[in-house]
Amino acid sequence: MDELLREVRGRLAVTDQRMTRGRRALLEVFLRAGRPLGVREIVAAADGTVPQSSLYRNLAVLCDAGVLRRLNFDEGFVRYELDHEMTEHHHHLVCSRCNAVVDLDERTLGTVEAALAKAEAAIRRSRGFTVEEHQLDLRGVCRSCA
Amino acid sequence: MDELLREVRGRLAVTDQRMTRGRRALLEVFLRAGRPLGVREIVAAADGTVPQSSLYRNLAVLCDAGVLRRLNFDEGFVRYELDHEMTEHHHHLVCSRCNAVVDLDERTLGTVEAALAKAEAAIRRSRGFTVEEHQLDLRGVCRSCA
DNA sequence: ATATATGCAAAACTTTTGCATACAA
DNA sequence: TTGTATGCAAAAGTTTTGCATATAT
Repeated sequence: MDELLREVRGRLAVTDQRMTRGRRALLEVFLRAGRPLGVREIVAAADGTVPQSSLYRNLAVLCDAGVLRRLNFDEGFVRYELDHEMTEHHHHLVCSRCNAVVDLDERTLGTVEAALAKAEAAIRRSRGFTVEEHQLDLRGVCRSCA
Repeated sequence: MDELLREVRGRLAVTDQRMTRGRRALLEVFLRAGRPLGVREIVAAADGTVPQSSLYRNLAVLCDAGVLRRLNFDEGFVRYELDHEMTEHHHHLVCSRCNAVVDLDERTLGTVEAALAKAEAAIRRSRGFTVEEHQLDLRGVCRSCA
């Protein structure tokens, strides 16, 4: 936790932003949750002690700083998850029934990532479009809902 | 256009829904546009003659009928595009600067799709999760914005 | 004839913004 | 001390809903 705080403080400093109570609280919520959270869940986890305006502002700040990552599963709201160094690039498996979100690791999607890298290179060559990021989400029915 | 209308009428009939003026108008807008549209664009294209309530209801109906496909590029609103038989499964290339959306065809992402199919099979075997659909979007900077 | 679709208005929900005050550096 | 963050309230934007009327089958 402490080294995470130092790391985040450093990233914030890059753009002259500060480590504050509200942001520390946010980090704790995400560390405890260990999964992508929507604003309502965050408010609930913080016992409603955080006003939404600061919440949204801090989510944006922490995303810009590369501390959080913004996720959109087309649920009508946006989710966020921790994106610090220990969290590698990965994709999600979303159950359409219970909305559970599971991370997929490199082992599972390694071949897909490799194919994507090649395709992205081809896209740059053929269309002059530089791909900077990709989002891949798999939806379906999980074991317990089936 | 006519055979499309018959096709859509058929799909609607499956769930006891009707082909109406409003839905026909929607189809025409999408046919003319040939690209994913947000609600605001649809309203504009229809000269503001369509109330939003019917619009949203019809978008939902046409999605359920498999006539439209719902897309979310995390722009704060949702887009829709035609999904009739002539429109095969594909993915999107979105420019982060000008928000232009380009379709990617099977030729470009064929290898990726193949790898994905294998990964989805593996996911079913290993976790009992049945993948029903996937969404893959590539974001970056297009040639004219670069 | 009858169930479904439409149109209008109002509401629900997520997210953004203005501004005075509190706080981190 | 100085600029940034916070908290409150209000606004903005998208999407949903209720209900009476019109329409497709």
